[in-house]
Amino acid sequence: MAFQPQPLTEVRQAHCEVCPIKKLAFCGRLDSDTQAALYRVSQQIKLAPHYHIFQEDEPADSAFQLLEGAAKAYKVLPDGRVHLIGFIMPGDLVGLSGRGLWGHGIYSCSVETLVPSVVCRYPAHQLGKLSERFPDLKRSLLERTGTLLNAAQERMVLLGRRSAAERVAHFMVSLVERAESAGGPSGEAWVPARQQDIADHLGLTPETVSRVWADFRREGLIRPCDSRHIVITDRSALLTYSQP
Amino acid sequence: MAFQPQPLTEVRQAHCEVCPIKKLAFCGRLDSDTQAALYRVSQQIKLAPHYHIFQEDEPADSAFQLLEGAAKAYKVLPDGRVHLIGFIMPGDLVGLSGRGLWGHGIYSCSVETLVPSVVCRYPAHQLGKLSERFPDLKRSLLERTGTLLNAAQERMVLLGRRSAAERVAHFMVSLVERAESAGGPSGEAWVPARQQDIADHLGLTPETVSRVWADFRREGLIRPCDSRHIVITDRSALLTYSQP
DNA sequence: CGCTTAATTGAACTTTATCAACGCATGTGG
DNA sequence: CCACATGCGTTGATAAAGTTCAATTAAGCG
Repeated sequence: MAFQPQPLTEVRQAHCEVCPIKKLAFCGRLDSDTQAALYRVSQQIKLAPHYHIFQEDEPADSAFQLLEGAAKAYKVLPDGRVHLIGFIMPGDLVGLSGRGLWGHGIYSCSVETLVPSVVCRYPAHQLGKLSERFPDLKRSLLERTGTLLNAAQERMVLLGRRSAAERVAHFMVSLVERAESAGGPSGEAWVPARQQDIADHLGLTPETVSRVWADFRREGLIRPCDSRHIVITDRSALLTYSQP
Repeated sequence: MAFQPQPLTEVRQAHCEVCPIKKLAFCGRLDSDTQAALYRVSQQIKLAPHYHIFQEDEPADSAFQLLEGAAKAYKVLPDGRVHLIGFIMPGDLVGLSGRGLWGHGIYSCSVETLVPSVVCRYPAHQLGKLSERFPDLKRSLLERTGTLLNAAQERMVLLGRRSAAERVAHFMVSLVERAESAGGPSGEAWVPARQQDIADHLGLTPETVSRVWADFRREGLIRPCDSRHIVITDRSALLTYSQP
């Protein structure tokens, strides 16, 4: 599918104080000892777009936290159908959900950058060792995993019981809320993906996504602008779709 | 929906040695100290069918492990549509995935027994305290949660990208495999639920489930018997449906 | 045995997928 | 700089999958 582009570059940061996602990071609330230990085993790496950070069924030797950019986590069925587990945005942690843990596992999905990105890499065995030494780290990972599980359950309802319009509305709102909580302007978001990816995320076809998108524009729920941006003009109407 | 039936009865067990799910339990591989501490804060409770163990958005004060019987975990949309997150079988642990953890959280879904059941209850704050004292316990919980997250991601693909026949086939195979790994006879399983529940689990209608079921019977993939039992006669054909 | 609930089956209808054509950018090479 | 290829989004026509509605049969349960 996507070719493997330019090599990755390590771009060691001075320290965690300058980390662009201090507030969102799983490591952001840890005491400075733990954070320092974590920093020592980590690598910061710049990645080209469409770079495969890891692939499903590969041995899981590392976890990654996205510092900048965007990525997608996905699974592929043997016949080529794709399902996108989620869009990975700054602050998200991937690579821990594999079967087996701490360096003996297998990645449960593939992750690929969508735009130029920077990740922070943590070798799994180090993460395992550190999490025995620093209980707060283990707790933080447990909380993260729990949050992910929660989100996953919400998505089951979305995919199992919601209509195309509801799915797209929900996607728009959650993308915008995510952008807002990352400090963006109110009611707006940048869409990190093609419509094919969005369709693969929502269990639809790109055509259906496009049509619903057009309907929302016609109904005045979103401002008509290019398909890589969302500007919500009537959030309550969208919420009515996405929450009912 | 379901009425709240007879009161629950505590049925304290002598000790963990006689636990019917020793092998499947999250606590089964812990050292005896940890297990003893866990046992001391636990309660074993007998529940009538259709008893609500807990409900979505309620304060999450306990986690529960199912010892005997069967239950369903589900979410309800405001307009009444239901989605079943999963069937809870002996050895499954529920109540930990709520938002917020260790007694400050909220249950993220409802859980209701389907048949007479026995659960082992762990107060959340005790579980929190113990998991700080016994690192292996926290690790075990983290592993459990990771496994659940994995399963949740598989289900997303199922719900987002698979046809009705594929979903039903997958459901049958996984139910049978679960029954087999719990020591049941090969190729057989007891279905703990009505077709409505199965439909709510697979994102279908009961009519569609019934039709696919009938097709499988006609095609000789399963033995025709009552709809509360599955007897697989051609597993490879079913796998072809459920894996392709 | 009669009552209630659940499963089955058929037929009409909806929603979404599929297929195909077109438009619009972007990028490339002559 | 322009012709042309390529990829993506949009739109329409048509088909398929699954839902909905309704009627019937079968299965628990007092």
